[in-house]
Amino acid sequence: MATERYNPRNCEPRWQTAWDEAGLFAARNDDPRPKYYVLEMFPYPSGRIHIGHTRNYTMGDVVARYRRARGYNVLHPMGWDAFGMPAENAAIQNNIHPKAWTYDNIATMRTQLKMMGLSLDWSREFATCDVDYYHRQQVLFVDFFEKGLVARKTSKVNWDPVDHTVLANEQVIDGRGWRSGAPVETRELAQWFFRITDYADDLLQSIEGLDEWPEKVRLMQRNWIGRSEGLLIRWPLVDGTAPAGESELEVYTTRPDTIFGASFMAIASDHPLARKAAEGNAELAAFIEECRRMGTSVAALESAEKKGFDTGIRVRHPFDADWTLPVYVANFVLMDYGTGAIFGCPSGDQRDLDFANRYGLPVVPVVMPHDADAASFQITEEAYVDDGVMINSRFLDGMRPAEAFEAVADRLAGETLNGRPMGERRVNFRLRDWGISRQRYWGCPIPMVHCQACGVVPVPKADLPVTLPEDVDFSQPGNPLDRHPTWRDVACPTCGGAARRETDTMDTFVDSSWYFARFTAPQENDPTDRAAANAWLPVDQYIGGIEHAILHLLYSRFFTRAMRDTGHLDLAEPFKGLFTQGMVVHETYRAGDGRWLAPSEVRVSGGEGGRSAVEIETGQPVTIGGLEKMSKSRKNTVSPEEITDSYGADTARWFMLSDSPPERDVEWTDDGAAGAHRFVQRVWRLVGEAAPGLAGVAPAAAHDGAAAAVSKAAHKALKAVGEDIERLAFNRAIARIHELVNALQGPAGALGGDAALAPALRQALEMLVHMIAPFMPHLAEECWAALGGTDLVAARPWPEHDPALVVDDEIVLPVQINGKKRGELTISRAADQVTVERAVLELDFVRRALDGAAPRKVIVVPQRIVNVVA
RNA sequence: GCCCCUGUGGCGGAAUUGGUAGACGCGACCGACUCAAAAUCGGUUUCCGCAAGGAGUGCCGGUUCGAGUCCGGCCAGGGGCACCA
Repeated sequence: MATERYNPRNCEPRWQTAWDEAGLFAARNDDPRPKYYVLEMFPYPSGRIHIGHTRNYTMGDVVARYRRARGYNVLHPMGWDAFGMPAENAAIQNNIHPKAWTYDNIATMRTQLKMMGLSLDWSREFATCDVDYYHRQQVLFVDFFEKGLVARKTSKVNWDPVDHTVLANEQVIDGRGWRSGAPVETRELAQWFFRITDYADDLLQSIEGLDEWPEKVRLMQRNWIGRSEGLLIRWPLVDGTAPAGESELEVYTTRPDTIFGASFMAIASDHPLARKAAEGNAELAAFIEECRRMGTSVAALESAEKKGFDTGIRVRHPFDADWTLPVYVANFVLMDYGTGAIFGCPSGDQRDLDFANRYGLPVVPVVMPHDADAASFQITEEAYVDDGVMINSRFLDGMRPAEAFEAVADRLAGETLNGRPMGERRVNFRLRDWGISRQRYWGCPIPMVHCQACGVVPVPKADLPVTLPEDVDFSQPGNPLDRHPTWRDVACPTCGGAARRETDTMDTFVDSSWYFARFTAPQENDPTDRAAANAWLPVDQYIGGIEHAILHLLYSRFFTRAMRDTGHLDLAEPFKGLFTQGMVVHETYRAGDGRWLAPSEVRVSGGEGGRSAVEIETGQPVTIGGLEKMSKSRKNTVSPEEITDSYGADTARWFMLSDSPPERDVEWTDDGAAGAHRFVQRVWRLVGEAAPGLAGVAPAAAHDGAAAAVSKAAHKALKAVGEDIERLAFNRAIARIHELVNALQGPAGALGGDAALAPALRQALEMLVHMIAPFMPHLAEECWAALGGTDLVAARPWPEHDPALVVDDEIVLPVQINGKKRGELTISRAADQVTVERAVLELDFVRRALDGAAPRKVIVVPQRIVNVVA
């Protein structure tokens, strides 16, 4: 009997309604079962969902559905990271209000997400641009401020001198403003900072406990925090060379052992000494100006050509009053790290060596390999950075660098300059405080007031929220809040006099640093319901892109600590398990005139080395480009509708998790989607055709006879699929399910004869339905109904496997001779090492290989392999 | 420039974490069914070789009875670098 094709377009909305009506996915805070919080990084509402987004949410959904089946009270919420620059750009370009643009996008994207059949708790949804949300963020800011976790300092921004606006690093292209094309300048602005450095040591040490995070992310965070132990050295300035009032230069170094290899000092272009020196030196001032035009991005600074300028200032060597060294301003020294000044030791650092070679400075080797000859050891083009022996270093000669470090530190601690020790041991962090001020409209207003009389004061909590005005003008560049006719004017909360609101808004990273906590009680009047936050947090499984490995995750870790210290919750680490997934990529298409074309506008033909494409509308040939991350600008996006309309959500879900391991990129291909859909139909046929013969049959495992193969296949797959889902190895789980379907195909067509087959097959199919349910929930429901089920699979528990059915009595051991596989041995699983060894030596090919001689060694790895060493 | 990651058939990838390299899928080819096509089902598919056999996990070297997996050195591609989110 022919089974009708499965029609997702009819079935999927029906089951989505059934789940909704049963209220299966709304998590209750008073549920007594153990909790499980699974969260995908929430999306920025850029316009439309593309298939890349849905991969992320599908992974979370598989975990959520699996954990529900395992008896957990699952929290799986969704929201919108809704503040940010693109909304303002849309306002400028298309004359649409950022708020309207954002909420329109959210509405579109919510509809798209709902088509995917995700088991989300929509009752907890919010957007970070909702007043209700940013109101509580302002409360947190005020609490942090009162706790001393907020600082006001100056920092540098990219300044567009034509548009008179601050530019994001992304808006600086090759040193020029993206709209005006003018070379950018660096400006100092007073800004708000969160004191994340107060937690530097804790954030570093606690990485140790994040054992469910990828090792690479932990490493990146460690390096980012960048704890180092070094020495602060005060170098005396040579009288007559230094600007008035300056008598020393502070340098932080992690290599004080190389102090006798020093040949120059280098200071940042915005170092106070550089500024003073430039006052009477036009050429130096011009050089500093040039440095300022590089913008504020570290990547741009450090990859630029290394340049320096001799200030004319000289320092005296701490261990030799007759030894003077020049002080350069260098474009690669950062004011933000250490003291903004270094001493250069060319022989021990490649960058210093390149600098010395460029400016004709001495190169004295001070560390050499243990086996080198001190008299002839030289450094010319390549610095020696490894461990070794000190040379040319007076009292340090013969020591190892680590000993020399201590010796220099001890000696300089005893010398004084201007009443302070010349050397002090210091722990330094690379991590800087988090600057959160943005000179933009579409963000959370910073709830502070500037009063002439009282200074800067926070807005009282009773007066919060400070809401964004809606009547704003985007016709000119810059922050519309600055130009608003009335919004800035406010009475000082302290003295009642005329005062001005802060017009900067918060970095959008602030919004995403605590949304996971808000989800635990999104209606609460306070930022959190402390009991709910403590009960649900930490997030058990957090899933998102590797691009967030450092900033977002580090900021969230800081925020959780700051919220703990201001009484909003009682834990330090927000994310117990972290998974970083890969992107969905697609090849790109370009018409002859350079236009990018969407996959839907192109017809691709041919295979095997000769793929070609034409534009459907014009029939003109199209250039096929490389695989790239799906993006609007390249038009290489595939929308979920394109798939759900023809194949259904289950096919899209299945395909996105097949093949590629979730942490790696996956290429979206039409063939792959079609293949996934064939599997959907295959499962449907398998169940549909067997169902009539299984009506009224009670499921039962078969332990003997031919039907046992069916039970063994099912129980083995069930165990493996559960384990794979727990390890987030979705591609392997899917391969297992394929194998099971392959194994069941034959028996399903051969019902009758063996009386044990029908119960075994029924059980196997029921297990199969539960295994596919996290991946293809709609199909699972349809199959379950076909088998006579009257409840929802989404509400059913995960089946249990029988341990007796997942082990085989006989095993096949590969047999190697000298490490190369030459054959196999089939033997009882219970056989001991001696029995295995004896059986192996009896094998024909082994006897032939040994040719009568005794083996030198036989290595038996139990249940794995045998290696005969001849 | 600095930090981190990845590299396996025509393609995506698997390999119980040092133990049979290529599971599973895609594509391709052959066959069955069909008047025919689609759909479906069965088979073949790392490379060289008729075969026996040999080679093989980006490249070079090392450790080991045994290396895709560990170590050293390269090459190529990707992510991040603090105002993209």
